[in-house]
Amino acid sequence: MSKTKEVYLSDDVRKQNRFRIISQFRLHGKKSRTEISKLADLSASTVTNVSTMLLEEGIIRVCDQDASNPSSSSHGRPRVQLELNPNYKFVVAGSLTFNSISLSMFDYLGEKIATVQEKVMLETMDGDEIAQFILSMLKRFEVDVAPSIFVLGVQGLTKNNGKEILWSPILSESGMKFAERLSQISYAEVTVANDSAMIARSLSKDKAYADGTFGAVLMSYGIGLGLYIDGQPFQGAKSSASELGHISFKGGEGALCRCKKHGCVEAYASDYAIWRRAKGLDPQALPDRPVTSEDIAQIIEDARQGEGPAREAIREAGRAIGFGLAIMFGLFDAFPVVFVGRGAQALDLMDEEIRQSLNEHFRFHNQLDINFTKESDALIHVENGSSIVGLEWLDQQAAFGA
Amino acid sequence: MSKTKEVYLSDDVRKQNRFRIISQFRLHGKKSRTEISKLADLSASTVTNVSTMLLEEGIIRVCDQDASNPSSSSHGRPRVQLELNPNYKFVVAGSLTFNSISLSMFDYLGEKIATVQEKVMLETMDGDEIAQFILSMLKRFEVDVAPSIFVLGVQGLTKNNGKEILWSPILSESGMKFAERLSQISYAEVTVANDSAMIARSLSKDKAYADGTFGAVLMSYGIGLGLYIDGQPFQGAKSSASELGHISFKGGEGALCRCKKHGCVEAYASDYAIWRRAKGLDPQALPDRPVTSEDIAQIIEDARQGEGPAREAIREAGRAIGFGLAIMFGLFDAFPVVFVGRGAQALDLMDEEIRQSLNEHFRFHNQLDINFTKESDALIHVENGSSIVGLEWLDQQAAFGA
DNA sequence: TCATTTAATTTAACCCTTAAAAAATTACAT
DNA sequence: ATGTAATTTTTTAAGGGTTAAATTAAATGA
Repeated sequence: MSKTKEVYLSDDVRKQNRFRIISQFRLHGKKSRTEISKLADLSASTVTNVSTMLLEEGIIRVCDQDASNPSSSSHGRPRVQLELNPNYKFVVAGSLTFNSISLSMFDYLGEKIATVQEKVMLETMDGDEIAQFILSMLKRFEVDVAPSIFVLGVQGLTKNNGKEILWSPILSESGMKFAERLSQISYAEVTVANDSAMIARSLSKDKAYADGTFGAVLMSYGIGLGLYIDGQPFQGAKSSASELGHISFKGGEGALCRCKKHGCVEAYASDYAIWRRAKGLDPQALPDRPVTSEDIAQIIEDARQGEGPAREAIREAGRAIGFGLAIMFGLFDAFPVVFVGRGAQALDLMDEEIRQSLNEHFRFHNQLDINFTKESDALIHVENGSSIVGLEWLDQQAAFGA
Repeated sequence: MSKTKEVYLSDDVRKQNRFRIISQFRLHGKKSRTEISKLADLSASTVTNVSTMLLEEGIIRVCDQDASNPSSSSHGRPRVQLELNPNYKFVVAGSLTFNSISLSMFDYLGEKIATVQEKVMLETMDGDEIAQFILSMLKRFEVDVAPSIFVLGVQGLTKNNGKEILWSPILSESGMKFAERLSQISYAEVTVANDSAMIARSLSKDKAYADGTFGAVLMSYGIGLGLYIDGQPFQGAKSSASELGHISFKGGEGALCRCKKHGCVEAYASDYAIWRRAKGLDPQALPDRPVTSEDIAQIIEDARQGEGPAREAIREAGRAIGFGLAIMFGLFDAFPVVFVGRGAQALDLMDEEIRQSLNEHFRFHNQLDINFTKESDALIHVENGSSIVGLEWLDQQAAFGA
C-alpha cells in the first residue's frame, strides 16, 4: 500500500511512468494517448509504449468510438479514446457497524455493481465467524466475479498497514485477526480501515472539500475523526490515530465510556451518551439496549421543541466535541470540520456550545472562523472511501506489479 | 527537506543513486568504493562512476591512506578509503532561547568547528535586528568560511517548510520573518525548527533511542514535545505540531499561561509555573522576572528536603505532564519518553504523579510500562539536532542539485 | 482525388545500470 | 628478482528507458 519505492534502475522508471499514466486515467476517465501525454507530462512515444502494454494486460481498453468524440478537433486523424478496463479487477468495499454488515462490489472504473446488507451483532461473533459471514454474503451478489481486494471500514483503532484492528468497541476480541482469515479463505487482499478515515477519503473527492485540508467528524455510535491535510490523508504513527472520541473531557469522575474509562468525549457526544443523558439515566452505566436511529431522531425533535433534558444533552455533546476539537486544533492547527452521522443532524443545536468550548480551550482566539458543515449518509461515505482505497491499491498493483 | 522525488527519467535514477552513496558515507564515515558498493547495494561500476563525479565536485575526498588501512584484507590491491569532504560546505546550527542566542558552526563531516554564545533578550528585538545580530555573531567565529545553511531551533510553533515561526513565546512578533531576512543578508538557506523536535532528532542518533519510537519532552521555559516514530521525525500537518505544552489541563479557570490562555499544561509544568507555585505567587499572573536555572535548582533542592510548597509545585507539574502525555498517547499510542531540560532534573520527584495522571486519563491501563529517562544539556541537543537537519539538507543538495 | 491536418508509431540517439573483462596494485613464495 | 595469487578499481559492452524527430495513419474538405 506504500508508494515509496527505492528507485535506482531504469525498470523502476517505467513502473513509475506506468503509475503516472494509470493515475491520469483514474483522475480524468476517457482520454486519448495525446491527451494523456500532456497530462502526465510524458512524451507521446512513451505513452504509446506504455499504453500498448496496459492494453495487452487488460488494465485499460479502447472505448467505443461513438459519433461523440468529444475533444477531438474536427480536422485530422481522430483521437482514440482509452479508459480503465472496468472488468480488470474488482473491489469489495464495506462497512462493519455494531449491528450490521454492508458490502458493495465496485468495478475497476469505480462503479458500484452490487450491494448487500445484513443485520447482525458483531459482538457475538469471533473472527472466523465474521470472515465466513462476509464470504457467505458475497455469494448473494448478482455478479459472478471474484474481488481482488476487500476494504472494510470499522469503528476503532486500526493499524496503518490495514492488517489489524487494534481495538474496536464493536468487536469482542481486540486485535482481531479476521482480516487474516478472510484473506486466507477468499484469496484476496484484505484491508481494515478506520471508518472516519474512510469518510474523510470519500469527501476528499468532493469538490467542496477538495482544496485538501479538513476533518470529518463522525457522530454516531462513537465519535471518530478522519483528517485530510493538504490533500493527503493523515495517519497516526502506528494506527489510524486521531481518536477524538477518547480524549479525556471530564477526567476520572466523568461519565462512563464504552471503552471502560470515564470522561471521554464519546461519553458525552456519542448517540448512546446523548440518549443516556436525555433520558436521565445513570451516567456511570452504559444503556442496556442499543440506541436506534429513531431514538436519536426523537431526541433531536424534542430538543427542537425547547429547553429540557434532550436540549441539554445535545448542548453537553457540543461542549465535549468543542473540547476535543480544541485539543486537535492545538496539535494540528485549526481546520474546517464536516460533521457526518446521526448526531450531525443536531449540528445547529450544538453550534454555539462547540464554538464556546473551542474558544475556551483553543489557544488562538482569532483563528476561529472555522467552517462547520454536515453530511449525512455516513455509511455510504464509508463504503465510498473504502472503494477508493481499494482502487488505489489496484492501481499500484497494476503499475508496480506484485 | 522532503525525500520524495518524482522519478521518471534515467537522470533521476542517477540522482537517487548519488544520494544513496552520499548517505552511506554520512552513515559510516570512511569507506572504500568496494564497501560502499555493498552497503548501497549498487554495482562497483556505478560506485566508481558516481564517486568520480563526487570527487570532482568536492563532495567527497580521498583519505590520508595511513599505515592504518583498517578492514583491508592483507592480500591484493588495497582499498582506497574515501570520506565526505569536511570543507565541502558548512552549517551553522543554533538555538534561540528567551534570553540567549547560541550558534555553532559544523563542517560537512559534522564536526563542530566554532561556537559563540550571547546573552540577549529576543523579545525586545524585531526580525531585522535578530537577523543582524546573528550575522554579527558569525563574524566572531575564528573560522573564515561562509555557511550554506542556518538551522535555528526555537521554542514554539514553526511551519513545516522551516521558513516561518507561526508563534513563539520568546519573540515579540508572531509569524516572524527573520528567517527570510537572514536568508537575504547571508545568502544562505535558513531553516527554523521547533527546539524539541531538534532534541528528538539529536537523540535519535543515540544508540539508546535508535530503535526509533520515542518522544522527547523538553521541560524548561516552556514544555515541548518532539516525536520520533519508527525512526522518522513526526511532523504535524502544517506545523511542528505536537504542542504538548498548550493542551488544556485545567480549563478556563486554570493558571495563566504565557500564551495568554488559562489552564495549559505549561502553566503547571514549565519552570516559571513551578517557580510561581513554589513561591506562592498569584497563578493568574506571570512572574515579573525571568526564572533562572539557579531558581529551579533551588526549588528542586527544597523539594528534596520534604513536603512543602516546592514539593507540591513539582507534584502538580507531574500531574500536568501526565495529563498531556495521556492525550498524546491516546492519539499516537504510548511511546517511551525522554525528559530533557532543567525541569527534568526533578523527574524522580514527579514520576509517581505522571504515572497516576496517565493511568487516570489514558485509555489502555495495561500498556503503561512506559520508559522514562532523562537527558540534560538541552541546548547542546538542540544545536546537535539542528546540525543534523542542516547536514541532511546539504546531502540532498549535493545529490539532487539546486 | 489530393492537399491539409492531427494522432499515433517508429527510428535513432542518449543516459544509466550492470555483468564481465581488463587493469592496477599489493603480498608472498620461490 | 620474479612470477603467481588475491583484491580492488576501471573499462567495455549489452540491455532497458525516455525522447525528439521523422514517418505513417486516418480523417476533412476543396
